[in-house]
Amino acid sequence: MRDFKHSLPMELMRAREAAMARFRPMLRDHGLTEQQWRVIRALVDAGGAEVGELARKSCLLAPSLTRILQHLEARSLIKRTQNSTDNRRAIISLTARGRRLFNKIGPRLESLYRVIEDEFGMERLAALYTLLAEFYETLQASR
Amino acid sequence: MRDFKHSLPMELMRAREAAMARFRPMLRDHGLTEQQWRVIRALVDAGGAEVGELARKSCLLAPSLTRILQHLEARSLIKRTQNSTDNRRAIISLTARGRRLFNKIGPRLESLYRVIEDEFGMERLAALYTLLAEFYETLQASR
DNA sequence: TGCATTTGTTTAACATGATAAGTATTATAG
DNA sequence: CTATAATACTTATCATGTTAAACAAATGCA
Repeated sequence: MRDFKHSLPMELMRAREAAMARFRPMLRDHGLTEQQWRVIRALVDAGGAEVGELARKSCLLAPSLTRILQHLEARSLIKRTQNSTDNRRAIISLTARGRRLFNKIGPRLESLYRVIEDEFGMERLAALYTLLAEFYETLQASR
Repeated sequence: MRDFKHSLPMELMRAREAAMARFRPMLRDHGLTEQQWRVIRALVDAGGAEVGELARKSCLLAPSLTRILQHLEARSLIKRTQNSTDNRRAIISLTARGRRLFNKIGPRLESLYRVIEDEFGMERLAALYTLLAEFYETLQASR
């Protein structure tokens, strides 16, 4: 049998964890989890989105996102705007406070990211991105 | 700012999820979570290990592993053997039942893995492994 | 020997992951 | 129209992720 150490999901997880270990402390300093940050960042990127769309963009399952939005709403970082034509859908967007938080944290995380770029090298990082995207597409295509 | 879609942790997560989506249903059919399976597999690989060692091998945090071991022990899939020289340490190992479960599931997961190898190609998969290992080492080395 | 420190593991508390089931709203067939 | 199905979320439940704290056993040292 194939060596246990060469389990692809585990290798992906270890690599991810190595990267997140760099980012998580700063997020924590601002009272945010990694997933909450993903939602905030997706909202900046999209400038307002429905829950389902937001779930896809931030790679979260709907039940997780529901809870996260409740937390973020309680902290007044996001707001909901009801869609008049379809009452099931609500548009989620950042509040001014949410945007300020993003503006404060975003650049710091970017600089941490650049450290990784420097250490690992842009070329190899680009190669890794490409392989990951291809891997994802390959596995999605054949379902 | 860098495009949100090019977040490395997210790409690693998406790739991992795409792979796990292939494996998880079969594990679930046997009442195992992905993490429980990692523990079982690590035990087969090591043939008995202390809790801390097992946590490293299976890429689990100690508190998670504690709970998982409680579950697996309740199902009689693992057993604990007390170390006589150090009462803090206990050796975890599979029971006969645990090994039988591994023997039943292991080959099926291997065949699912070979499908991925065929779809994505051995060469690219090897390249991905290499990059992931290098990425992990790079980030660990500079801490 | 006696005691502070370190080590290995477990608990606790809160947040998320994963699956199934529930709810409300909208779309659609007849 | 209206019963039915589909859609968009939300709840519920159990398991794990993450951090901090507790705990017991072993170690180091005065």
